[in-house]
Amino acid sequence: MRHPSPKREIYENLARIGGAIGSALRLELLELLAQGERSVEQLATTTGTSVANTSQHLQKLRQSGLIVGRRDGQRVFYRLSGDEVVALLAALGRVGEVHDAEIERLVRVYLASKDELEPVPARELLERARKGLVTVLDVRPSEEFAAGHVPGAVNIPIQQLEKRLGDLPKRKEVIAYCRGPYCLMSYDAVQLLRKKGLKARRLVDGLPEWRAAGLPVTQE
Amino acid sequence: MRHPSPKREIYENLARIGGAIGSALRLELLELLAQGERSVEQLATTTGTSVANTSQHLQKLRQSGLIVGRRDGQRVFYRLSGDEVVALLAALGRVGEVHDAEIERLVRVYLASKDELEPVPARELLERARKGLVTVLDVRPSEEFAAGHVPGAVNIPIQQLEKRLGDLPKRKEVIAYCRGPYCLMSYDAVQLLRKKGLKARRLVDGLPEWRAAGLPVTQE
DNA sequence: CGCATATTCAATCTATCGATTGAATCATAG
DNA sequence: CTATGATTCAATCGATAGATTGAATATGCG
Repeated sequence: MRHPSPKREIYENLARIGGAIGSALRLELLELLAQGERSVEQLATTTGTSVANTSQHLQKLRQSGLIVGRRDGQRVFYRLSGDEVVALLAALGRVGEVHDAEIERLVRVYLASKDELEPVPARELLERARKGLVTVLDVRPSEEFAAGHVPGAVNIPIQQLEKRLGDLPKRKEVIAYCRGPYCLMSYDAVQLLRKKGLKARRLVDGLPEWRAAGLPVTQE
Repeated sequence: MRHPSPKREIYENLARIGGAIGSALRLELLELLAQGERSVEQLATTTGTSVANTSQHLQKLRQSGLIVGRRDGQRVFYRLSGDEVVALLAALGRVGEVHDAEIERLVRVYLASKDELEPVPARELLERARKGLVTVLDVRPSEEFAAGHVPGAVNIPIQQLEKRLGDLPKRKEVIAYCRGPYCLMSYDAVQLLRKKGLKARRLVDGLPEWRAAGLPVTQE
């Protein structure tokens, strides 16, 4: 077309963004970046793909405006370009859970706890945490915790949880969270805590969604 | 991978949805379907592509769960599978406008009016329309109007607007809307009305976003 | 400057996507 | 039942995307 309409041109560009989130690996990269900035090598080892391949996918994400890079010495750190990206990922997840039979099945089978574990809405957590009624538990790796966490949360990475149960108050209910809706760490945490006789629930979604919702975040 | 993690599987499926919105033509189809259900041929002629090609893209959208089909006699009518899809498209647009330099430019150049024409927030429109302070003008084709519109809105398709100016009250401010944020019809309407000496503004976004926000819709 | 490390670029191969064509399916009218 | 119209399916071709490999670039250190 010689004179594409502006609408067409806009859709052409939006389609580039759509294509960027059209790859499982890139969605995984985005989930990781939603926790905070990461270097190329960190991302490569975490996702288990080659550095060159990871870099290539990061280029694609950058070209579509979803992430931005920052050079610090020898390495380049990438991060999401804004909370709108988290909102986009959340919207994508919602569509999938509601309208895609296969995703609905996977969520039901693997994350059955979604209903069973009675997830706590963000607002409720904030209120009860302020009153000191609950212990908020962040089970992500400590670097992610340091990059930002729910005010007053205790950080015990999931691998250490069993050994460090003593760090948690015995009587108070524990509300655990992790990276996001498809991150299994907080599910595991709640199951472990319940097995050990504690009262435990999950926060719906993870920290990126919390932050994107405009709720307070503490940085260390 | 022999034992893909559930997270990986979920992302694999979400990526299919991402891929589905990764094509300008499919985004255009989705925008049309956001107005109401359409047959394959209608969609093909509106977008100016062959029927077979259109059908193929519709299959892709259906396989990813974004749309559903309904057979009525010889023809199949497609529609969005839910408001979550509109929310996804809105989130996509927001990311594009904020983080994609090219889209930002296009919106600024062609839809400069975005700020200039002082778009009216949905809530404000609802309130002022109830009080009878404004005339709400729907400039979409009459079939789309019939499928659903803002309560109390007057329908004058954009092509007829100049000839039917008499149908509008002279004194009241006119607030026009159309298909959505990248639809130019309401921009044209506001410009025409202002040239004719009427007070006119645009509603932010169009009917699909209005409906997805849970605001009241009248059907004929 | 020379060397090591982190990242990107370029080239290659394979797999998948988009568009086109023509045939197949399905529902209705006669 | 046959004919017609609407939609989908199947086969094809050219273009594009993903993964791998090795080279190129950029930064920091001695």
